[in-house]
Amino acid sequence: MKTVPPKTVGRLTLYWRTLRDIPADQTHVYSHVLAAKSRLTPAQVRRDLMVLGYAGTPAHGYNVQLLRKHIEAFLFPASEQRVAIAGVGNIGRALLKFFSGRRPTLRIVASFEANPEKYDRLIQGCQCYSIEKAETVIREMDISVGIIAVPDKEAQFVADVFVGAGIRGILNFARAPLHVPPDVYVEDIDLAMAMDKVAYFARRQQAGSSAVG
Amino acid sequence: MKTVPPKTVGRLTLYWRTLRDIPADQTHVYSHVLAAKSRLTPAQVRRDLMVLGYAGTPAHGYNVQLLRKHIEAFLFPASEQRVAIAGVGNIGRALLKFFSGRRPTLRIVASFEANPEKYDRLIQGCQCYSIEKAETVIREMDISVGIIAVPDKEAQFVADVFVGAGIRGILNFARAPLHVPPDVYVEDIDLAMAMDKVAYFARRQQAGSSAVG
DNA sequence: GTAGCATTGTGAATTGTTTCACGGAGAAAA
DNA sequence: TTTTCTCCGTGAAACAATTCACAATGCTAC
Repeated sequence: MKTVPPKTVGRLTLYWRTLRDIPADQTHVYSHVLAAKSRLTPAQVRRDLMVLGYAGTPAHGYNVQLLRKHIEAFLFPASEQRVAIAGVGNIGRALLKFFSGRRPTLRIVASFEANPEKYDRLIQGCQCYSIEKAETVIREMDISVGIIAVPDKEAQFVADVFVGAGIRGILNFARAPLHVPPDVYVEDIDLAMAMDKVAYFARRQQAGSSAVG
Repeated sequence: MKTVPPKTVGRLTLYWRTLRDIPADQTHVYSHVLAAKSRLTPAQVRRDLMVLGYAGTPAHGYNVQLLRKHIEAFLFPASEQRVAIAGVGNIGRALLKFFSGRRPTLRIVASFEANPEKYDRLIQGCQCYSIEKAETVIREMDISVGIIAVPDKEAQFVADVFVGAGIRGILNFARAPLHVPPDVYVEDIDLAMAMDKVAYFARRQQAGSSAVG
């Protein structure tokens, strides 16, 4: 399977949500329906679905169950994929709560902190370790994804620890551009930047809308 | 001033952060320095800065103070710009805390809730109103930006209320594609999608990195 | 002064993404 | 059977974003 653009991967999750919410008695769905539910064009939907290797039929469109299964096989891990989060402050705790129990195959199994008052405790039902134990815990628990929700200045340090421990993907909430090897995927979520953008365009006449992950 | 791409606006905030953190004794800065701090190319930085109408000099690069002032004039509101947030649950409260006091000219001045147990109270130092009072409060307080942090199914309703009350920009944390008029700017932050993307690429060899707002 | 150097601003080229448009295919109706 | 739909898959076109490449500029050194 060749390289798939991150944007396409993101949109596949949108299609999956639509499919999940389609009533069971509705067996087929057209590209223009999927498009409308995600505010996209039918052509874009069809183009995206090409990566799955599953083809619809011209007359009925896509089989809901079959398409859903194909997206799940593509998007979701076959066996449990484990996640760790660094930083259990304001944002970190909200994320722990938000992601808990959301997907059976994707689970936050450990959190890390530099502050001794916070670690060695259970936070939102998740064991919190000292950041110094991160490498050991990550390897022992076979964690492949890391979330960074620490203060900006500590973000690069945490990223280095994560990468050193073998983590392959990072969801970064710190406002600091992370330096990682090219085979580690980083998705930045910059809340302050997002706010500045919205505030800027709210002051202009100008239109526009951006779907972001 | 003609239309500026959202991505450029986002990167200007990155440059601004770099400029803010440059020591006062350093009067000038080159595009390649700004680029390195944000993990971009010098050409991209120069291209982005073209929208400001401020030019550097070939010998010294950009004057730090001057460039910073120009970015501030472009990005930041001249007078206080007010923000409202709908939903003071898990994510909403974290956002209230995150944004409080972050920028003097951009302030969350009201929150809205559908749950009577939560409204008519002060939450994170911010008065929480019933969503039914939203239109009045938004107009009276001259609020131009709205944050949506309510359950997915209520997101469109809140968006309609916001738009009806004259809000011009929306930061949307709900996983629902909002239908708004084209002159209202929407920035979506889809945490679950971001997580799925990271998890997907963490399972592949494949590289990649995306800066997102 | 003038040669050499590093930098800027920007037209042109490139790369990446989205949309168009059409051949082909199944279904339904005549 | 044939005609007429509507829809899918995909090559090609259009569009958007990024990077290249180079003339112009001002500094420094000699």
